[in-house]
Amino acid sequence: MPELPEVETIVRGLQKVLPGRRIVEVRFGKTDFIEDPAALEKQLPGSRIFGVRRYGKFLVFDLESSGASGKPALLIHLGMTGQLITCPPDTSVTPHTHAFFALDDGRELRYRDPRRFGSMRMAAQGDGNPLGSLGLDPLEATESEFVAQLRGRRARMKALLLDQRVLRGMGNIYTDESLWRARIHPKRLASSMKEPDLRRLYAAVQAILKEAIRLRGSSISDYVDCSGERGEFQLRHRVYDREGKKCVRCEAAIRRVIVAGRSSYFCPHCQPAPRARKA
DNA sequence: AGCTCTTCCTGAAAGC
DNA sequence: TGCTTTCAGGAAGAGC
Repeated sequence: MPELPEVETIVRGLQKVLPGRRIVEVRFGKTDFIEDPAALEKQLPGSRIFGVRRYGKFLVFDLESSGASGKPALLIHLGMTGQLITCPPDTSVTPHTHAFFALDDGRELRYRDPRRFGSMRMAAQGDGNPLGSLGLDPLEATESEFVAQLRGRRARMKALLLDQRVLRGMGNIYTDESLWRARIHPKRLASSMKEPDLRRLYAAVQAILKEAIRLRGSSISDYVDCSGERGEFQLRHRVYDREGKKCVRCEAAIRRVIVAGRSSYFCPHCQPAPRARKA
């Protein structure tokens, strides 16, 4: 599933080929994941892509429109199974490919998403920051910003790390891997965390995300980068999807519990459970 | 404030 | 073997 490192990998790949390209045509298959398909069909053809950015788990395509509509942007969220691929236009179309953007260099940018949990929409000029409700970028945040964001919160650590309004870009895999590295139980309340605990978590999050980006993300099922290549960070997972296997630090069996509605993998020895909460 | 439950969707895996 | 059921999960919304 695409989280921060996977989206970052895709963005870096697209930055090599998209800036300066003009979109000449758009075609859609199913459109139920697109907020306003007509708006895309109206605004995208003729516009030039001058930048591709990551904002949390969103891809932001900054556009220069030929018309007077200013500087719109195309926002894409990959959800669970979204893929963005560039390819020659005669490349065979794999099932569940639902958006085609023909480019002025003869290539095509395609969006594929079997489960269609992703989303796509235009952000018009004057929207302010359409993604303004999202929290800190975990890689850009300083240690003190990170600590201040989490300190004193009553929620469980797992829920906070997954909450895009707190930190933008963390998903289930990197949350579990970071908590394991920092030796923090997913059900631990943030308010029980001492400053050194939070600083240790900050270091763990940074280390995990940076290594995952270096290895071009985790390919569990569908994830591939914009050239169709799989990532390699799944080979470094220490807890995620390793229920019953041995912790590489202490050999205790990795366990799985549901926290914040998500499968959460942890080492019961390295990540001691907090005391049971009062009823 | 923060928790749980539900919805969206498909394919893989488990169940019978 | 083959059909049916269950489940996973990012995000948003409802209800508590």
